[in-house]
Amino acid sequence: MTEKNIPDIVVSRLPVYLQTLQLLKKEGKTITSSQELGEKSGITAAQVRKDLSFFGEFGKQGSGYNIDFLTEKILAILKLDRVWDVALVGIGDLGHAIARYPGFAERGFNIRFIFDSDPKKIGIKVGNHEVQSMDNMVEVIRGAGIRVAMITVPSHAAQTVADLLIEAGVKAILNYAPVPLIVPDGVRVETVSPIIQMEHMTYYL
Amino acid sequence: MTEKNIPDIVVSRLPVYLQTLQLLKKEGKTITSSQELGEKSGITAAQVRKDLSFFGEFGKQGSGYNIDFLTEKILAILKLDRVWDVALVGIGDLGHAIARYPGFAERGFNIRFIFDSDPKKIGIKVGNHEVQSMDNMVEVIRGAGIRVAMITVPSHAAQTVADLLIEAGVKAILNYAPVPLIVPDGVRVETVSPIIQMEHMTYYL
DNA sequence: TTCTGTGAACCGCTTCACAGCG
DNA sequence: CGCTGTGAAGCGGTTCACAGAA
Repeated sequence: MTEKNIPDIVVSRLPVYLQTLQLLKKEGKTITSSQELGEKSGITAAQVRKDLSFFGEFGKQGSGYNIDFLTEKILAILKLDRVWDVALVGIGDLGHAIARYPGFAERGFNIRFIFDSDPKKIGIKVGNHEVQSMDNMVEVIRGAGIRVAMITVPSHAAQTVADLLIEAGVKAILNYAPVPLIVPDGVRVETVSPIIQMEHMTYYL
Repeated sequence: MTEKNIPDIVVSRLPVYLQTLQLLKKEGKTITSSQELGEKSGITAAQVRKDLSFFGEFGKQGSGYNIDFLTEKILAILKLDRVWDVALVGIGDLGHAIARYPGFAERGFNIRFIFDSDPKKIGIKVGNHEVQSMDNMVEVIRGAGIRVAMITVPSHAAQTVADLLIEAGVKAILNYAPVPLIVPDGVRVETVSPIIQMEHMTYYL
């Protein structure tokens, strides 16, 4: 484990830095500073330096951070220096949008299997995948050694699906259903909640 | 303004409570406790009580919180006791999924207009809306007094679209593009970042 | 001189613990 | 007796400020 008591909130900012580094690179820059990286990420310069210093000394005093070098380091820390096979469960409108969205593949998340419980959907082609029945999902996922999954099923089915995925050995779940999932220690869940984000903003209107 | 120095992190938990209250109601319960509400929301009981006490005394000592009463109170605090008209900009795969998703309407977010810049998409029907050109978006949004918008355009166009929305008077933006938007004070942005959430989880694998 | 890395001070959220009310 | 509401203590993340390397 690379994990040695680094605050979760620090880890959660690394993907943001990654995104901004990509942006800076696209602008043709090769070097940046904690100042610039922070401003474009919405984080203070001191915070950026402190965050990065948890993992090593990636900068050069007087000049700053080499963008390619820092990008590689963060990719390695987040274990993004490899391809992750992903299972997608639920192929409604949202599932289709995700299956077709190139963003995940660009970042190394390869949708390897698509599952659904609806017999009418079994066998249809989505992208270059055939939708499979959920009946043998556990075996298929376990057999392929998949550890990352996305859930895009209706709320009432989400917990059941999560339980199956965990049984199959999945350790990270991206949950699109608007319900909190209960999972054992050792399994991570992140819930995508546009409605909760909306409801948060209305307070300030 | 209802806002009187209440920590943003407290406000951000209210929608979570709302979701859990809805769940408890569906289970047939009429009363709950800070204990139960917390457990099902992934928050400690003390935290729940402290959060709610920022806004008033909603519970009864010895018994707990009336679910319907607390729900109403939180809805009022978050200004969700009304319908919000929303503009959706960008009608690709994701835009379609959002336009068809009933969840927003159920929570009082009424998609009133859909805009896109692609001439081929202007005029097509999505749900019961006709996709409009972005050419007169500012006037249309300002005319309708819309203050909430969702952006589902490609990354490179997101900031431009955001600037137009702000010019039109929009104060809350739900951003689905994987880039940080820079907005003036008084405007809120929430970014939906499944990729960032994914990348956060891989650290722990 | 510039900008990083970092101990120390600071600040704010979380947790505790209990008074008080039903 | 049960559970809320809340001051006070505790804790952890953020900001400061500066030594030190390029």
